[in-house]
Amino acid sequence: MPKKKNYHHGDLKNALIKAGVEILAKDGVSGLSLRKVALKAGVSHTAPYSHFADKQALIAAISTEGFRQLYKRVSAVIDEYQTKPSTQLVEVAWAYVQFAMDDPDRFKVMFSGVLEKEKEYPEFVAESQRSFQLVKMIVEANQTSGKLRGGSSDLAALSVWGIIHGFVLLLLEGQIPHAILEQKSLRELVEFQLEQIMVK
Amino acid sequence: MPKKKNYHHGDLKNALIKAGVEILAKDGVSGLSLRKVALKAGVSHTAPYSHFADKQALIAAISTEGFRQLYKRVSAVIDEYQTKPSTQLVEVAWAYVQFAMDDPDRFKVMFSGVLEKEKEYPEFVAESQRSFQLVKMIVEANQTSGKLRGGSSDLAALSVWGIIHGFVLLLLEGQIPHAILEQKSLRELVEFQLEQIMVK
DNA sequence: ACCTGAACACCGTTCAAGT
DNA sequence: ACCTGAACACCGTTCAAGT
Repeated sequence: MPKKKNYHHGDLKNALIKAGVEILAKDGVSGLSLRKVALKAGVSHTAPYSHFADKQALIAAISTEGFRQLYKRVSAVIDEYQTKPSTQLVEVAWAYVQFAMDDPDRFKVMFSGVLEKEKEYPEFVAESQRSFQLVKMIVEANQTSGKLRGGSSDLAALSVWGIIHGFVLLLLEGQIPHAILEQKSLRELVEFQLEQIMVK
Repeated sequence: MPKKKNYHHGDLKNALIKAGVEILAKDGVSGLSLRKVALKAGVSHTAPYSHFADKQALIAAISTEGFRQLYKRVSAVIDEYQTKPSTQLVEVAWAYVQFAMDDPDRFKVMFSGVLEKEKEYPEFVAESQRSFQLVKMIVEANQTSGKLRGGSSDLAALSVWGIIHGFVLLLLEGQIPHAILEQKSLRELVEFQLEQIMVK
């Protein structure tokens, strides 16, 4: 069955998500249109409405898929460095920075309010919370080993995430002073950020 | 001179910025269109092009104006709490959180990559750096008094900013767990975030 | 159930023209 | 110098219709 004429895929839904990710990487957030996505997937510009309620729903799906990949990546890092919690923390932070830099516009979609009413997309909420749980686990391990201060692990995880996320934001927007970037490698900067919050 | 017929303002440029801020507050980032801004200012939809190269340039102007106000607000707080660097830090962080909550969509425009090539808007760059210098000053005072660890004040300021900004992002997107918000006030949460990074 | 094509309202931007 | 109105290409979304 090489050509079904026009009806196209068995799985248009995922094909649309994939097309969206590609357009995002090429044309950026402002270049992502439903019509371009449909064209890239080889269907009419109204076909996406058979699978997504609107553009926001497609964006939610792209973000959700992004969180799934981030989860996988962070999980792998955690498994790889099981011996030392503090090493896990550094490596996970580093993986996060790399994830952001691999595909800055997808990262922006996931974290910067391009998706407008995330509460209405339970899958997105579930997947992002799942990733946060991973951070929380590592933070708890570091609290136990004395490398991070005690107290609510939710809040402590928030601090750790914030310190790295803030760094990534400035990095992606090119707002880290040149002088700093010439002095230290990205990896060293990430480590410095974490040192600020870790117990000596 | 009550009515100049159609030519309207003496200062359309600022009227457009003001209209933009109002639409942003009412309709959000996705509701901000150049045509609506023009309509609100009482001019034709092409009039803005006499003052701004394109939509991005208007957004840059709105953001720049936002940074000016943030600078003013933070300056006032610094003046008010001149006695103790650690108090200054807490109060400035608190002012930042309040600034974000006063007008979430303007905050989003300022910090979340809605403005796409900020490098091309020197006024924006200058004004945002000016605000960062303020943070740096307070951080240096806290390093001197031993409340923050030593090392590059640029990087330390980045850590402090990141920890608060990350918190604000989750707050604005409603991603802070209910359980946490019921237990502690926003103010207490901000203080907790800073305690994570300050020397006991 | 899944997809198409016409249609509608709205958008950013350009351009020739008016004062 | 500042503004208008017509025009263009592009967009999200709806709907009746086709398979």
